[in-house]
Amino acid sequence: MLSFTEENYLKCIYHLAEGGAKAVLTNEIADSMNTKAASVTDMIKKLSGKSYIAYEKYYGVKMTKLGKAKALSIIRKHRLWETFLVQKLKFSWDEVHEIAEQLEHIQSPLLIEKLDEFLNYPKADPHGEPIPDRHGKVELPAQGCLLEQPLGYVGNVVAVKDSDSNLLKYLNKIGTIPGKKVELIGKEQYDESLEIIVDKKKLTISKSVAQNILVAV
Amino acid sequence: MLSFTEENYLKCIYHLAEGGAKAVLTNEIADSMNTKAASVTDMIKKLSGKSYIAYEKYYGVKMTKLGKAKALSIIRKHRLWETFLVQKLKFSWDEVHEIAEQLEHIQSPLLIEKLDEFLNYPKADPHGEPIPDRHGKVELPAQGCLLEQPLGYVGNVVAVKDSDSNLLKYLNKIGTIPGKKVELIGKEQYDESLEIIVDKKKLTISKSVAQNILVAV
DNA sequence: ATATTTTTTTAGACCCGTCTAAACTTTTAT
DNA sequence: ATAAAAGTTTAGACGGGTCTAAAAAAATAT
Ligand SMILES: [Mn+2]
Ligand SMILES: [Mn+2]
Ligand SMILES: [Mn+2]
Ligand SMILES: [Mn+2]
Repeated sequence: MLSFTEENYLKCIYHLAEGGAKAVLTNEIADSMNTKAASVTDMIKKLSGKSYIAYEKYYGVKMTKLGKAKALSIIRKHRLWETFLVQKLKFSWDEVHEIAEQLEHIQSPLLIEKLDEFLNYPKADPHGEPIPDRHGKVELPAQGCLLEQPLGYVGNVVAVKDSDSNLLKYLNKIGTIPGKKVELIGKEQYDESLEIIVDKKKLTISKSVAQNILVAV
Repeated sequence: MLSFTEENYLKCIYHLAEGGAKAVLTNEIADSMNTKAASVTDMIKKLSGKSYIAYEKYYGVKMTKLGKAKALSIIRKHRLWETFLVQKLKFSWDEVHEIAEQLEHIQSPLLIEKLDEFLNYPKADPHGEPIPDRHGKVELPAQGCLLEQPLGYVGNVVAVKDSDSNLLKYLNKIGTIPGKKVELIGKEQYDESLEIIVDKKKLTISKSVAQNILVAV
């Protein structure tokens, strides 16, 4: 059985590898986990010893089939718990990520199946991220970062990055939440800020905000 | 913030001290935690260093006010989660203890308040054990172990010990669950087994079962 | 009162996850 | 092609929690 720490590394690597496909470098992991490269190297050895990742010295790691499955099961738990917290316990969407970071490590397959049933098999979490099914299958809709869309783009918000509570509060305030239609009417090249229309209101958002909004393409 | 291990020790000591009152010896803790006396001594030093217990070398430990409050908050979480699992997720009462052992360590005061509200402020968990309120206040009804009741005793089951899943399955089968009336009609002195009436049916239960049934007195 | 048994504590070791500092490899710049 | 810079790994240390074996204290028996 994996420790909390091992599970967190695995999830982190999965995300950095964008679904477990591409290789991930030591320093990327270190940055993302707020730790030091030396610690990452140690953990990498452990996880590759357990066959969750394939490790090539100096060239980073790739996830194995086993590693991807494990990461997806943790992500499934995380997103189901977030959904529970918002739908059943009436948390707001900016309060749930930290709690789900803890709950995702609870070990009980039956618990997750029952929770899934209780929530009526939701397809996405409160931030629009897809919830993998019990077999680890996850269908991600054709989506792209709002920042990278061309001038004139019109489409719906699919999901938002959920790890920054203040960002979520802000997105809620300006109305760019999953399901909402956005229109991209201006791109300022100087600071990469965007001018958009949401709810028939024109507003400007900074690059760092636009990076965290995923839209249908 | 306490580690899982520290929290588990604290809860264990609280239970052994029967509500934090009496002193608890090193070996009692070691037995109860399935660990060695030497490990217990180490942990005792740590917890007393943090003022959760008062430690007198060779004479055991007593809980401080702080320690009792902390233990009660963990017990509150444990019992609320058990209630959630049975009432909302439809677990049977013999499946929830192990999962609650994990969930009790989740850190989020708001989560527990919202869970409490969601469950409509339950007074007791699925095994009949009282749930401390948010201030750590717990009203334990006048109760005693069925084994120690006199011949002819008649009264209701208040609670049962929940840590053995097989015991719970058995108690469920014979019908001695919280709320049920039991009548004590025979005490066999040889093996301390009891003859009781439940649901108008006469049956014999062993000492080890009778020890785990708490009745109103 | 002394010896024996039981309980508790200490000493020293191990694994986990982390860190800093130093060594090493790869990449980039000249 | 060589030097400098950047990235990665290794070496050694530390705190947390556990263990075994040995020492010390308390309880019990004679
Ligand atoms: Mn999240
Ligand atoms: Mn986590
Ligand atoms: Mn329990
Ligand atoms: Mn526990």
